[in-house]
Amino acid sequence: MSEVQSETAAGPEERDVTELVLQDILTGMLPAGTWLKQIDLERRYDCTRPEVRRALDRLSQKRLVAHVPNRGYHVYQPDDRRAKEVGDIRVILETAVADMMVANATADSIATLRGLAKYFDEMTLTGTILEHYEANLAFHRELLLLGGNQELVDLVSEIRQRTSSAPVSQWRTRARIEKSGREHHMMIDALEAGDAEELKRLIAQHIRQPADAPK
Amino acid sequence: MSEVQSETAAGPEERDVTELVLQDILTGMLPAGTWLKQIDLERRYDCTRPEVRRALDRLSQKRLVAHVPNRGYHVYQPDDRRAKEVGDIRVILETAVADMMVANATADSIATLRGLAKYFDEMTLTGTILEHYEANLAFHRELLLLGGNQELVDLVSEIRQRTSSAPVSQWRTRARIEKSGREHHMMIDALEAGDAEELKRLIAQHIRQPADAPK
DNA sequence: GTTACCAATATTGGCGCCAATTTAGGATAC
DNA sequence: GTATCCTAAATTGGCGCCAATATTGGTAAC
Repeated sequence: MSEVQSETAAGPEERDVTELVLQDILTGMLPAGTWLKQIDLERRYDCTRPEVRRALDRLSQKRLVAHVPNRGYHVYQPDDRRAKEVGDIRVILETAVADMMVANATADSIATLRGLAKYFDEMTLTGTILEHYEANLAFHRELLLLGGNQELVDLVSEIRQRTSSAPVSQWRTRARIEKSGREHHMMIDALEAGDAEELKRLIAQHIRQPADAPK
Repeated sequence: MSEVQSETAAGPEERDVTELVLQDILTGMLPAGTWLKQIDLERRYDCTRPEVRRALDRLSQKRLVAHVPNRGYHVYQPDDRRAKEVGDIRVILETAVADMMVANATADSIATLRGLAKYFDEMTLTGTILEHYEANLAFHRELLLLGGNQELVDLVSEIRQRTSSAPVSQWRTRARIEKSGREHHMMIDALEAGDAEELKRLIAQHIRQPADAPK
């Protein structure tokens, strides 16, 4: 074929189309407002029509894309109000288990967190935008895991995607990214020191970056 | 046709199959562990195969049913750990906005809540199990709405379904239901009195009924 | 009498076709 | 020259068929 194939399609094994579209939305390859024509996606990800439709249906359930009957699906336009509200929810959930995190922290878990924070910093320099996003996710998942509530970990991962429609590209400012990296280490410090209040303060500040920035 | 048709299928207008299956799971018509054969659902709800499949896919995304490849879908077995964790999350979220609820409460909103609480009590006596469930939902939605965070309202409605796999039928004990009804009114009282702390206490107690009972 | 194997049946799930609706472009009338 | 209507292309979305796989029941062998 002479037409351009997405490199994601040439992956080693067959991966779920939903994941692929999700990643491309998160990384900004499919900007907010883009109409997701089924035939385009079919070719882009080298998959069948039903697969495309299942992916679009799932993403619209997650409210990452909007569905207009007989018109099609398009990437959600970021909504300031929603972004703020989701940020608030995240602050509520993630600070709520700070005491538990301090209580459950062990030398092992702190070492793991240090590693993940370091990996995030490395990805800032050398990684792709997706790797960077996932490194960030991994750190926060591991941190939340100390809260002892598996459902909460999953829930936060879920709602985190909810306003990430345009977000990851907002990480552009290097200053902000580096600040995020430093904050990760400060959180681990607070955890190590057993200072739950400081940890809560850091988490809240980390989430509420000006203009719903990264995390 | 001589075979038995579900009365839900004979509804006034065509409703979404996903909703219908969801309701039947919530009301206990489809008990936990039941295998949801596509051909059965097709006949039960008088719909087509693709509709059934879309519904099953959506419900498995919501983790209300489990999908075993080449075996089919079955209603999730309630999990004690998950039930507890979801309960904890709900306590976190719903108590977190208690201050806002008190701050935003008006004479109008309190009157509306009284009406909904009263309606819940009526449904205890005269309504179907589904009407009762929805009356409860309506009350809590209206209450949460005072928190001023629309996303949070939707999120709670969502996770509320997450462990409701067997739950609504657990409302059997009349004593518990009546206790729930009374608690609704006590919450409104606390709201009216501007006592946020008491409201938080009531909400937490209301959610954490022994053995993850109603709400 | 019990167990293991095999065949028949039933169920899942992938895939493509076609009708319905929308959109865009062109031609005609004013 | 501009606006409106009509026709043609494109896109969505509903529906059914068929192959792949699991399950069940029967049969034969030990």
